[in-house]
Amino acid sequence: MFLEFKREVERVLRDALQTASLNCTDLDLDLEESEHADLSSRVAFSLARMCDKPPAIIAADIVRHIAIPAEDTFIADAGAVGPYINFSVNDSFVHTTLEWIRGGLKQPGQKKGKIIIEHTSANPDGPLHIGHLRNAVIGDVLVRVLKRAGYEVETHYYVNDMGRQIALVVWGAERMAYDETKKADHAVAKVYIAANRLVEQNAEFVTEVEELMRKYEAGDETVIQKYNAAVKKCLSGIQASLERLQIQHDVIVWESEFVRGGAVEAVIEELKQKGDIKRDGSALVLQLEGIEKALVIQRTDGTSLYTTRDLAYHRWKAGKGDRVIDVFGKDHELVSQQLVKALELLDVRVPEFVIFEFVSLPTGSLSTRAGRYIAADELMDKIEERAYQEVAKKRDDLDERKKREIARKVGIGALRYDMVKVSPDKHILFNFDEALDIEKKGAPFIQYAHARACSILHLAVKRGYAVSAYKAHAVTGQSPAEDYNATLLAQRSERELITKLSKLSAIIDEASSELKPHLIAKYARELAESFNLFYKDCPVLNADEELRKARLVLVECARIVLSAVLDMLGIEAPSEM
RNA sequence: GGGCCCGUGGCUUAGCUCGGAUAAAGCACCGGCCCUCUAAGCCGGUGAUCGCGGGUUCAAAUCCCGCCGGGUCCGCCA
Repeated sequence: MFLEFKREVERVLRDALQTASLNCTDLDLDLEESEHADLSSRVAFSLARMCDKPPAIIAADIVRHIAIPAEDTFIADAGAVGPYINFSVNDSFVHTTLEWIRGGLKQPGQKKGKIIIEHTSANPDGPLHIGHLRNAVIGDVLVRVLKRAGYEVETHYYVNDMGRQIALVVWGAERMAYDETKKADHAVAKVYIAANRLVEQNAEFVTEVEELMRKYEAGDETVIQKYNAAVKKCLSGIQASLERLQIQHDVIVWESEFVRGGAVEAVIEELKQKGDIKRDGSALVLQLEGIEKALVIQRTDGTSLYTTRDLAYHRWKAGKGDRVIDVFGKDHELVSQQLVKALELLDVRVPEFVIFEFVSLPTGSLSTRAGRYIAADELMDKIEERAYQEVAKKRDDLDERKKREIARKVGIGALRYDMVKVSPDKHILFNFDEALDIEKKGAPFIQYAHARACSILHLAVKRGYAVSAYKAHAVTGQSPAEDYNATLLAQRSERELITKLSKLSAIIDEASSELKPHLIAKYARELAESFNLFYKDCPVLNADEELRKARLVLVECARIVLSAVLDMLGIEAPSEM
């Protein structure tokens, strides 16, 4: 709803400039949200230069020419403060905002098309570690945000089921048994790590592994089956972890299909015709425009490479959606640029990339191969346990099952929030103690605000107050319109909460168009803060009847929006904590 | 060596795309608030040469140039 207010301010301001004979084509109105007003314009600064007059004089002049419509408006008033022109919202804005929320947060506008987004795509050589976790959470939050923004979204997990690391797992599994006491992906990692050590120490083993790779590409059925078994074993473990994190993929894409189906060969043939290809021995090297480093698209032994297979995958998926998004680690940045250039040669829609910086440990960067990582499973176990201790301390009135459930929601939520709250291009140095410190977390703060809102609504129903809207919502998911006077919501903390609520769709727009999931995390925190201020300032259940009605509507709206933002963050919203 | 990213109170960050009103939060530290709907909360306080140096501008955390520190990548791994 805030966007509607903003659009109206733009219109009114433009009209004022026109009547004041100050209008310039394409003049930026410089509208910004600030602590001083709901919306303020700095347009007087840019006009000052052109008119050679002080900005404050110009601002005052513009304000004199502002005509706020008599009805059907969201603007309460406009005034100049020095060089700034400040606008504030009116009661109609408050009422419309609340009704929009109660009506189910319908995003205006039409369907926006289909997006194919690939994220996580961890190699099936071990469990997800905290680096993959960042990828997965950033990707999953984007998926949820894009869906809210009105896109149809299809998520892909691109499985590298034929790389050298799988060959190593297969080779290792023939020499040692999987540890069946371990979760599948952890058992695979154990074999993978051990295999790496052996191969590093013995050159003979290297040729054995290479032999496996050759047989695989040649289509040796026995070898292929061994590969598949290893990959599926590992993937089952990874998927169990993802499920625990509330993350789902719509499609699992097998890299090998592009080799077997001939798509990789087709790509190579086409690049030979359209690209600047050189031979280096029997290997094929593609020189790309604007990129210093050439791209090898075929090995000396004729087998395919990851990047070529990725090209085939991207060509295939470009046809499935209107936008293609890849969530990649920073180490893939050069690859992503090469991908774009090569896809342009092939005349294929290029993907958009969300590149995130690395998560490292105090002991150095993460490496599955070296066994230097912290598994997501381990982290989840520990943080849930820590959350349980907190719940037990605070709520010994609850039964065991309930305490465990809250601990799970709080623990996993805290973990996800931590991963997404920081801008993707910030490097993260992982600290176990900090990661587990539930009291310092952002997610429980937001969940707590939601639980408080639920608590008020629950008690209201219990006391028989007229909160049919809440009851109806719980049963049918729809709120009936109800008599309440939004004008009564005039306290500062009430107004601030409502303004914050009204900005939901603006935040969704920004986060989805700029692919910045951390904006949702920030908004969620601010919203919870606004709600807490309201909670402290404004008694709901003990207020006079009319005020109570209005405040109950506000609480209900806050609950709906808090629940929506938590959902976008993939964090469950407990009704009590 | 070259490309890309990061450098904001003791710690973790937001703000930088699009320059403007006292640089915004959390944690930590100090002090206060449970006889009103859950104190996982609220209020107040201490604490910042916005890495350094130039430049552009009426105005720079934000734009430009240089430097320093950290990360990452740099043809047959993925």
